Amino acid sequence: MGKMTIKDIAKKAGVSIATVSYVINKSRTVSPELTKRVLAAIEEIGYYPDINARSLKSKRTSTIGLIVPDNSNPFFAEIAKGVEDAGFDAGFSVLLCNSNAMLEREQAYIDLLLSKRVDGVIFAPTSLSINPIQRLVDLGIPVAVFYREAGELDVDSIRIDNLEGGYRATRHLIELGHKQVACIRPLSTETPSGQRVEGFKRAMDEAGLSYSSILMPQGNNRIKGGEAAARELLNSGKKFSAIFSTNDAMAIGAMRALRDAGLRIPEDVSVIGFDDIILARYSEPPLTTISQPKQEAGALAVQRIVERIELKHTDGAREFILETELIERCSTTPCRSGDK
Amino acid sequence: MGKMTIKDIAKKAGVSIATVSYVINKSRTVSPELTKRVLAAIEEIGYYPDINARSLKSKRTSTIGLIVPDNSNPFFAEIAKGVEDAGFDAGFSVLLCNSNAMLEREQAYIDLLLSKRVDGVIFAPTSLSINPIQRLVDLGIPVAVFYREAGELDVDSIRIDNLEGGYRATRHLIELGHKQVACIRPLSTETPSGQRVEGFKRAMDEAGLSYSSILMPQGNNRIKGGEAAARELLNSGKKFSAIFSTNDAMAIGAMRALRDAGLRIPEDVSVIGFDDIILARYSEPPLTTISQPKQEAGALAVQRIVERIELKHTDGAREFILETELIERCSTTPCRSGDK
DNA sequence: CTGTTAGCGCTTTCAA
DNA sequence: TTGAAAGCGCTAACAG
Repeated sequence: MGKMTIKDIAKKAGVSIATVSYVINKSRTVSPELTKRVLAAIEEIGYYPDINARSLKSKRTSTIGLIVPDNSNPFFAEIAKGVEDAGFDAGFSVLLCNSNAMLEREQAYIDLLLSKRVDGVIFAPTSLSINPIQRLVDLGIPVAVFYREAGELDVDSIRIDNLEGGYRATRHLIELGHKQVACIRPLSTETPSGQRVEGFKRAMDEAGLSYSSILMPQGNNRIKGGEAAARELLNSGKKFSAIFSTNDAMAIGAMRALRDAGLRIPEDVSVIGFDDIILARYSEPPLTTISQPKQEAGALAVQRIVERIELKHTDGAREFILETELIERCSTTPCRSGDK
Repeated sequence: MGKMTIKDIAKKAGVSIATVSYVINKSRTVSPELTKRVLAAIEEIGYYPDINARSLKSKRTSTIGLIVPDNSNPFFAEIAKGVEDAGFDAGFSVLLCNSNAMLEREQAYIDLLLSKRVDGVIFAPTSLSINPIQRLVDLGIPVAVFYREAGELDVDSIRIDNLEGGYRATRHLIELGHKQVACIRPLSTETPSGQRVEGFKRAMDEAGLSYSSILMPQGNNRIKGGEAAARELLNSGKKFSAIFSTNDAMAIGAMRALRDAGLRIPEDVSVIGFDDIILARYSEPPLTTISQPKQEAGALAVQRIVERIELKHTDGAREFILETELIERCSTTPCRSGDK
């Protein structure tokens, strides 16, 4: 049984193709008699419409493109899940595109999505280059980007408040009574995690606590980097009862180094991370951390895209700053040091 | 600037639309002069073809559907990554579909994919029901399924050799000199992991080693289940120097329970898991395990689908049994018990 | 070497 | 209440 078309069922039902189209789309009243015959024919033949042909006329594909660096990275996997789920509910399919963090591939995928006439694209860009995005915007395609300031571009931007997150993490430690808190931070201050350090400083300042660069070692954002940073901390001779790491990976590495040095967590030193990657839940001990909404971010992106498609309101770009959340697990505890 | 069509560029270049089509597709020799004019017009206008319109004629969409229970599950995330990557290389886009392990949603997505006229579908089914698949097969759409026997269905089936994997894991332990090895197994014997237990038995039998059900506690396949099973093992009073857990989650739980009981891993007891989930790499200690190729499985599925599309060879369903691999990390070591 | 034209499957005016 | 017919953007005979 080859693919059936509207024509086949028109013949079978003894009506015009227009009538068939009308009963399928309920876009005009058709007599009960004909309706019944058409429906019967559809049923019998097992017909299903060709959405692409329909798109040719309607100029809408009900498809959105999702470009992420790597869908197997748990972080983007969560975002993708949010996008897919919200997309399904809104009647949109999603084309999965991994850029593998390569600009050329981002570009290639954008061209492809354009050719596929997607109704919108959700984009977690790798670089700061605006060229790929600009193209989409110029063509009037709704775009939502993650973790990147929209700048003068007419796109929705969805981010989290990194500064506030860093502040929140540090506050948690301070409220637990910690006064000497270290901060393991990234190499670059330009990145989003750089903002988290600003949050740390603000909280410390506000609490009248001091911090010195000697208690703020830098790491490469990976587990190894956290290990090295913690060792640096240990070797400095400076005392500290708590650590805020700007990401979970480094926090986990730090815990490893601390334990190797004979320190207990959280009894001897409390550790808090940032991101809430799955590992955080299963580390030893389970890591207290700041989580950012990922599925929600994906869903929000879809919602915005759909709004712009349906309502055609180019009410200008909007920026969404999502709130972080403190996830208390077992790596932090009240300070018990003498000078408390 | 609205969307441009082949017509616009034909006018601009002063040629017929056919000529434009021909230079775009290089499907007929066009004089250098006209070619140049067409290319120039395309460039100037920023034209890109409408792939969907093209599909209308060609009857091919260069799109495949990927249906998985949940793309945020690291296991399926890896598969999806393999599919996307191989798809990109082969010139296919992939539509991401999460069934959320619901039959109705699988069904809904299959209908959608059919209407979108995808060229093939890659499917990690939730249930054993063949109805959804049957539909696709009847319509002549190439299908590849994961982890499910194809049975009499004309679809490619991609699986791993669970029995061999269980055998391999157990052999590793035996070769390390362990004689009293326990096995933490799933509740059901019907599942794929049930096969792994068969592999365990075979290896033990072959080595002339005995195993008793008392050293084979059952768990619910999750971390907690592994913890409980290990405690059961400890309470049994029976001695053992190594454990084969039919999955990583339970292995990690078991290690936790063992450590809580004051045992060291791997000095006091070696532990090997199965699956190589990301957690395995970061557990304490990093878990030795049996890994199954996930991205490769995804890539293979694409390769098969593409073959069937391009060559149109319905050379009957084929079954691919992928090989597992032993990943040696730090949770296993040679037996040092007296009776060695 | 190039242009005209008939569709692909569907929607939607325009007439009846 | 229904049908004929004109496209949507593109490809590929067919005819120069």
